[in-house]
Amino acid sequence: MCGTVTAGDEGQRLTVAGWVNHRRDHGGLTFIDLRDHTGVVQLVFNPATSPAAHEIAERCRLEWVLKVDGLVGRRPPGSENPNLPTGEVELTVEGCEVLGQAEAMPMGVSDELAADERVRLQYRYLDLRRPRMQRNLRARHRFIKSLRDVADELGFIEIETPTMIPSTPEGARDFIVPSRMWPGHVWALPQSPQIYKQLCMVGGLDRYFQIARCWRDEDLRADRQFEFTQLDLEMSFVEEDEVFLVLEEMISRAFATAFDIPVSTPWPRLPFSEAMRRFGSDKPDTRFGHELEDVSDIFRASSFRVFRGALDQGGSVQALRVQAGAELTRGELEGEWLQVARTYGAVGLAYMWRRSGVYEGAIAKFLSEEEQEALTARLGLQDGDCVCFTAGRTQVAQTSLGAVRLHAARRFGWIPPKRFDFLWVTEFPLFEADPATGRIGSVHHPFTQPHPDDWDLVRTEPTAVRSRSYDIVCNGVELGSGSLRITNPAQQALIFEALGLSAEEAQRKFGFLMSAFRYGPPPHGGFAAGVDRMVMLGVGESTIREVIAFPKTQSGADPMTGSPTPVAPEQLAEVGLRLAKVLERGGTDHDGREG
RNA sequence: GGCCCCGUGGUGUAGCUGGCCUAACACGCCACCCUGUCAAGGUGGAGAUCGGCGGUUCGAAUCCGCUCGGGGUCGCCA
Repeated sequence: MCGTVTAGDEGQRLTVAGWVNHRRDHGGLTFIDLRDHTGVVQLVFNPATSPAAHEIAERCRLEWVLKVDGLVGRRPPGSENPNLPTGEVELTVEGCEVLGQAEAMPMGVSDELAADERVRLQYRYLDLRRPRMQRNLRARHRFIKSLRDVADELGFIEIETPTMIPSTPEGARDFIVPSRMWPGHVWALPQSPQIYKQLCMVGGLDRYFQIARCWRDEDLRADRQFEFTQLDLEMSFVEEDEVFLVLEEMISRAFATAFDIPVSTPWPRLPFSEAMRRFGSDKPDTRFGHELEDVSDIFRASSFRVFRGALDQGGSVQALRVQAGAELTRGELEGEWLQVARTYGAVGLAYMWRRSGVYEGAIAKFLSEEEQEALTARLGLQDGDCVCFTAGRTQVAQTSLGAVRLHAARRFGWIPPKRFDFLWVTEFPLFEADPATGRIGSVHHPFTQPHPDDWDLVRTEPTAVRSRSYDIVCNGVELGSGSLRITNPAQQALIFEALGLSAEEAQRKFGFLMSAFRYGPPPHGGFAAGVDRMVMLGVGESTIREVIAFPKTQSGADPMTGSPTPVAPEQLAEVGLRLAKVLERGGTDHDGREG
């Protein structure tokens, strides 16, 4: 291979094949850097050695595919290249064959040559030649292989579950697949193998796992594609500790094997309520401190109307010390920073600077001496600091200031490099109320066990019920979630009731699972972890598109294949469907037609 | 559905307080020169009307509106 030729091969006759990465034509002597995924090696074409090969070297262009054979030799003294692993040697070409020609490239292939992501995706097959993509996808392979190896070692077996399953209205929007044999009926692509893996437990396959492809028809993000890969697993006869142990083992070992990143275990466990209180997030970035502080008690009797008003309405006041934040300008705080807080629903972002022992800023004059002193003591504020506040409904105040905390961390460089802080976030609420309708829904899914102490609250105060669900979070990224499941029909009925599902509805939607649980279900629990996100973290990328060979754009399209494509009426007719109206989408690139 | 950023030759950028832009630079491409380079070098050349449409103006890549496309994000993602 190109990148593996070393001084040890001196005197050897070798054949290598690869792409022309670079060409330096001196008229007579011509150098070509030949590249494959292992690296590059310098080829020397000397008209005196082989006129035929040299003629090809003169003619060939970037990204042509060559096969050459020649003699490995040490480079002349002084002409070694210390920046290259193969820099001590070169291959003097004796024979050369052109295996493939390339037209002028629409984009550069080296990592240094930036290209618009749209162009990269349109020519993804060229983009994949980049060392960065090669590295990412090969690391992804090693990671998945390692997960499988460890799972196998721990007694798990990989079971394939169907990709055409019944559609359920719960959760994310389904991708649906019309059925030809059943006109007017549809299949759905799984959002996860949830139900099937639980049925595996009933089936006595006590340790199931799967590297599972999942689909969710929702808007795309940096860390979300509508087609993604999960490490999905389920275990019988376990409680939290066993599940945690297995995942810590699998993931820490796979990180070490695939990315050479040591991950110590066990991981800290942080209850949801504590995560919200300290970090203003259910996926806290714990690589740095600078935690939120609830300062409601200080302002309980304040004359500052903004704080007092929030407290009187049952909300809270949250504070964040921004160390060395005195350098922040009013424009910055009232522009960018306020925008961050507003995005998460905060009405405003209050702030003060501390300089020469006094507080400055618009709100300082509204705070009493006592309040200021209490703040100074509570937050440890010093000269040169800034302090930011949010006030209002506690959850909004926490999440918006939590977002400000992350913004501040980037602005002031609080985040230490090369750290991977894994943790469990536990005891998520079992239910949440839709703020618009007041309807109760499951936070995780309806089969999640309530915390054993909270059964009584299911009827009386459902939103206060904690669940036996848990997330893995690393560096502020949610990597996956899981729970212990309900297997007792009476308990399950109580949950459905709290969700406002009638017995008939529950039977219709989940009947087969409920039926299964009538025949000796083992207690079980499991987890699903996002493979794309884990690999993203492991290779240091900031979007999962960089670790997926052929991803979609944010608008859910593929510029390379020009898909999705308009459906042909004949295709629809075959499955018994007809369009109500052809909706055209896209401009220059889609030649869809109004119909 | 909302908010924010971006769209100039094949690629990446500059220009964008309107007229010296008949659009500049680098890489790539084409031709020629060059036997030790490695972001090789030299000489010459082709290539964009500035995403699209509309408007303001005597005049727009530069201002405004709409639209298409890319990215980030809130909602959404059991």
